[in-house]
Amino acid sequence: MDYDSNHTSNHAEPVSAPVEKGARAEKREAQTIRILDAARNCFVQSGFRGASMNEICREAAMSPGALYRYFPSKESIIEAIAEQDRRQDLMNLAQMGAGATPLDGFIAAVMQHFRDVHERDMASLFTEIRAESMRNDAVAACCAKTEAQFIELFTAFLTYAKANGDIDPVEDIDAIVPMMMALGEGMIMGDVIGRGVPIEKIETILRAMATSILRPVKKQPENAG
Amino acid sequence: MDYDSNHTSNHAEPVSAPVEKGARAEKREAQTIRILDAARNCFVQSGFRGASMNEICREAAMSPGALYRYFPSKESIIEAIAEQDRRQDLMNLAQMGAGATPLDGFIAAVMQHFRDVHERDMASLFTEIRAESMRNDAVAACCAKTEAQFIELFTAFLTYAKANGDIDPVEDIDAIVPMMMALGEGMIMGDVIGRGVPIEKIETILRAMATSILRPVKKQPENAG
DNA sequence: ATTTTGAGAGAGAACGTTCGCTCTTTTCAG
DNA sequence: CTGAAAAGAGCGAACGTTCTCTCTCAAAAT
Repeated sequence: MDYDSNHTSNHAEPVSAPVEKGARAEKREAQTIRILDAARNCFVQSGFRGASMNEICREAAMSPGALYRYFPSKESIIEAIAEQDRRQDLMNLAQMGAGATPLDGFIAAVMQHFRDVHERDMASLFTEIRAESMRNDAVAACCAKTEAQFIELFTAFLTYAKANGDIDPVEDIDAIVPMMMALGEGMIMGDVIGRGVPIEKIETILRAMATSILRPVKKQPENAG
Repeated sequence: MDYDSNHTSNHAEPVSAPVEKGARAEKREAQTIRILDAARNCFVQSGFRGASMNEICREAAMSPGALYRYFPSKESIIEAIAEQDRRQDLMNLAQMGAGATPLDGFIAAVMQHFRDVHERDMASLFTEIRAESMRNDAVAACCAKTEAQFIELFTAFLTYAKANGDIDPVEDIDAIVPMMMALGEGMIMGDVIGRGVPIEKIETILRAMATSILRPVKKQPENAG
């Protein structure tokens, strides 16, 4: 981390380059990230309620007085972590547009997301966020927002695929979307990858399930009996 | 849990009627149930960590001193609630054997389970238990035990259906079972019913998904092209 | 010189748990 | 059956700990 590579200008900053940040703001942002990283570690290990502010301070190598300059409360850290995590989820899944066929793109994005969550060991954080969302309005709103965006994304995706003839003219999109989301969330919570189920088998079964409710127009030749 | 529950009888107890209980033991059991019911309500509302012993005492209309005669710690109440909930889950799902066809029995049991969890508003408790199981060894062991029993049940069910010709001779039972469980757990966590998706549609999609990976031998006539 | 950052003691509240006590029920010798 | 003793159930104040968050003051940056 090179914290002083930017030249410091002692007069007005150029309006045409709004990306430039003062060294001060830069440091502040770095500290914020440091706190969030520490908090995430603690939350993974002990849960939102179980992790204490002292624990987070120790992990961030920072005093409470310093930490409270960046976040006004523990609650606000929880919200920030939830928001960050859900945004990451959405970004992973937004890749579903890229693929030879819509189904391929969807499966690839979902599988990549599973792998990502598993590798970064975020299954417990995800479950913690969902549990918290059941009784914490702010976290619930955060989840609802991300979910709405995903539903919009996925619905548009299906609508386009349908109009394009890539999937059957399925009518129950409003029911299919929550069911597919439930499958995905269940697989993350249960950490199916971590339980030793081979990734290829996961993908095969996932594809069979998705196919069964989207029913691609092109029938496989296996039914020619 | 090692409290002495043996009642002392000054003559031989009737072996043919072991159901008989002293009035004392009966009251004790009733109080235990009262505490567990109160605790469950509090945990649903505030989570395991968020609910305080005072809160539980108030809900159970009992003083701390009295409550601690029945449970040695808050931790033991959490474990008892988790155990109870998971056992209920298993009992619901054990009904899968009853049905015209294996697939019908399976779908019926799963749907009944969804309805049960939704009506009793237990989705958040379930999610809380799964989150807790990620960092609490006792709760994790409880979940693992119930899960192992379910896997055994479901695997035997599929093996029997396969041998009987009711489903295709599918080979990946070890991968299918966790995937189906993930779907079920995701649907409970997401409370698909509560989000307004009509139950008939849920059942249709669930059946399509299950069929796609079990592939009943009897083909529907819709493919007669 | 002024503002920002940080340390860390500790305030004040809430937590899980315990203790001493009272009241009720059961036991059992006389 | 009677009455004393033991055991169990229940209460609620209080304990020691831990929690989140604040305050003061010094160092650092600008």
